[in-house]
Amino acid sequence: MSHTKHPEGTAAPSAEGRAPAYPFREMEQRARALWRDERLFEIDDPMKADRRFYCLNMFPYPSGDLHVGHGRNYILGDVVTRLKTMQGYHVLTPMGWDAFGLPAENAAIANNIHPAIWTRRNIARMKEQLISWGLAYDWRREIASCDPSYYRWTQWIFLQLYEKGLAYRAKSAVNWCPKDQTVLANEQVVDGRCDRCGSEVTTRELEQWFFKITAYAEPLLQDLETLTHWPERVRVMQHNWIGRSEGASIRFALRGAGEPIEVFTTRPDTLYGATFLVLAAEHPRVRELERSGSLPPAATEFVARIRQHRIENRFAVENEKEGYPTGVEALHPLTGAPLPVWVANYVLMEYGTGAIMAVPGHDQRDFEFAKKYGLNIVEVIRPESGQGYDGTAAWEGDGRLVNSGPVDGKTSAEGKRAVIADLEKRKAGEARVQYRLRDWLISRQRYWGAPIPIVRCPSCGIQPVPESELPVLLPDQVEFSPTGESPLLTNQAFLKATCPKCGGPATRETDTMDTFVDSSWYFLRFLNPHLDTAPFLKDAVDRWLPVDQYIGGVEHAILHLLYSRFIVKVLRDMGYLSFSEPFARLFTQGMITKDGHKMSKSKGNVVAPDALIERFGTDTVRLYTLFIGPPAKDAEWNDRGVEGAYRYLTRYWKMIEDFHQAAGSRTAASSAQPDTAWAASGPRRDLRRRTHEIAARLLDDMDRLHLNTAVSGLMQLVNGVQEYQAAGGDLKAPEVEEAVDLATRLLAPLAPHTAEGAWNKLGREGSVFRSGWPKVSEAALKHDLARYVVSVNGKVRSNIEVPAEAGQEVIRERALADGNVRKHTEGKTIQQVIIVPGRLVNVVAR
RNA sequence: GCGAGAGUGGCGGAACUGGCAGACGCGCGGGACUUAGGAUCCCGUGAGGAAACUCGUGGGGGUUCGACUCCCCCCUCUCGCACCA
Repeated sequence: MSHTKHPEGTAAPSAEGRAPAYPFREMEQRARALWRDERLFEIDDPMKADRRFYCLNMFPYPSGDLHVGHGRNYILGDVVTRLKTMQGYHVLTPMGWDAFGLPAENAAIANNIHPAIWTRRNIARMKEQLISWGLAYDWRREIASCDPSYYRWTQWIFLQLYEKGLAYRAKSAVNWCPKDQTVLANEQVVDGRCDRCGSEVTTRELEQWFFKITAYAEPLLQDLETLTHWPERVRVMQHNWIGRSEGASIRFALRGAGEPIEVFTTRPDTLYGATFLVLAAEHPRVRELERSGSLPPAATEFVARIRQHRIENRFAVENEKEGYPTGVEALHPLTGAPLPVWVANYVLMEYGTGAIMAVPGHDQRDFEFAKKYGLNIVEVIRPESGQGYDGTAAWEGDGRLVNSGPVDGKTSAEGKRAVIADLEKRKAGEARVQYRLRDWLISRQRYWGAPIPIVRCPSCGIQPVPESELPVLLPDQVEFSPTGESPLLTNQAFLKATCPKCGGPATRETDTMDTFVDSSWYFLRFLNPHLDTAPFLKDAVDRWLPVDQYIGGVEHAILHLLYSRFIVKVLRDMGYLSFSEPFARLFTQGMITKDGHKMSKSKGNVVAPDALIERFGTDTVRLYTLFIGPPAKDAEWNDRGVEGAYRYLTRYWKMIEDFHQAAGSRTAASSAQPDTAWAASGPRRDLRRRTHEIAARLLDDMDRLHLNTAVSGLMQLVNGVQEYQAAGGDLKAPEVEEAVDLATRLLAPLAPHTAEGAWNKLGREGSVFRSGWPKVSEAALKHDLARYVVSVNGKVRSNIEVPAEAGQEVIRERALADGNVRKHTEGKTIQQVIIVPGRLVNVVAR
């Protein structure tokens, strides 16, 4: 935070030397000791607890210091945990560490410190910070993905997928980060750059391990529909990422010899308009032609140039369409017409088959290409009304088929079916669904990750390590400097293995797993985190999962959440668990910005929580963090705002002390007041109504996680008592006790230490978190008089009060009799009087 | 280009299914208490106007007794995907 200068250069008076305006330090210590002794947030036997609630924050990567933006994430989860606890649930609230990953290894290279030590140090530091936020975690369940007792089971999961053919090794063009010297998953490439270091991503042809997530494309897409408590945004992102398109696979025979060329199209209805084919530069057929020397020189030069360009920058976008004829001719599967085959830069090898049929009349890209190279353009779709293809642009919409022989006159939809049927009859194609989703590349040529449990035997080939030999331990001693090959290659003892099949000498796989594998199953581990016979117990996970509330950043909207969904479905299909989705409710909180930017060390705008907590107390920082704005939205941090939260807690505490002084301690719950104790009218009655009105809104806000308005409601509760007191109200009144009681219990999830301290001060037994969740009294909300806003022609002119049970006729008369209303209706005819019960009267006068 | 979200005082933001726009807080102005105030408390605070009142939720239309809220068009910003056939 910023420090303002003082004339004498002394420290801010409230920082040191002066006692805090309310005793937050003692309360923090006392409350934490109480929660620990009472084991308030621990689950002993997961198989026994009833009324279960699994509240989970995404486990963090231990990168070092946390800032207030991270805090928002955990505080939110903590509020849910404490709220649910007060509502009588047994809440599973674990925390762990996503502890493998590149930064640890980079630190090792830069500072000559072992990744394990660096990681352990950061975990200790971050745990300290989490504790300083007063977060209620069951630390007995703490896990770290870099522990052998954990990654043993990550390796086990790999073996399960391997056995089912869902983990495979393949040579393919992969994303390569030249700086980190490792491959990247498609998901880790952002705008053609490495999402960790920002280097331009290049291409390499390498043998890599993949998980066959594409085998689950359809269920992953379908089940998005069931995730009704996920943010729409995240569901849409996953939907687009999976990218399902329906269309047809069509095979074009070649004139002369050679296998047919297969294309994918979403518009089989335009097949009669296909006038040429286009191949990607990397298409195998292009290579064959190149090798046999039959590719024309211009095309050969072009293909080499494009390939080189894409190796240097895999995600380079060639803006200008460019292509050359390959000299090959294909035959239209329905008409037999000859179609030239081109190679061009606008067709991607990664999608579909790497080949397209070009329909320049109805695809703008094909149109531009055809125009440039003088290729044939045929109109085959004409919209029902108006102009379709006009020679200046492709008509990409639907319509009626024309110039399409036997299918002329059909609609696009009918045409699709008819063309596909015709293709099937001729065995030249069929309906097909294509996904954008690629298989998940999980191997990394890096040290700090779970070793892939595989050995290579000269005689038996690739062999999985038997389950009984897990974990394959990560050796301590390796050479870290990046070479493009795994550092594990530098440890001979690790490399040497025995073939599990023939017992002969073999070598170990030296790649490690993507850390997203570690995090794709950790939520299953928390039920029995120390189990050493299995990764988890089916009974326990079936009982507690899906996670009731999952909380984290939207940056994981695709990667982590998609992978976790995939792994759960795989494990379900293998019978290891019985649910289909890991996370029932997802909450993605917004970022906290400073000076309009995301907090980062490089920008120097990081707000550290430690000094603020030291100066104002944990609860002040928690309250301000919640008050800053709607939790789902980004918000700008303002140090002055923290002081506002502090002032509120100070006023709250003063209220507690004033009440305590006036009324003394009572162990009985205030709600146990007999009905006759409540004042029937006057300031006490008003206070009680106001208290319950605010509380009713607050309860609703809390349920919906509208925590910024919940904080404002808490402030209003205190304001209510304060105003009552200022007006000379009696502090010993039961209405005050009730207000104080509600203000404390409703405060508890948000500012737990202060509420716990107040609970104690008021002389109540045990923890406030065992006091139950308040309810609003309907009787307290009742009004004797109903206030109506009276407007004339929609403009507010007056207020009237009528007996609550007054009928419409009475309200109408009273409204029309009002002086100001008469003034505005004078000389006009009353056309209509609209009465909204309990709210307003609108007089329509013309 | 496609998709999603957003636009309200000086600032962060309220206003659940259309019904008193600006809750709550920050900041600011004034006052009290003070050797002092950057502590605390009180009053005020959308704009214009002496007032009555008028105008105000990105812009323009519309529906309605009544629109921040619903419909149509447009502008701006943020995020995601992007030559995906």
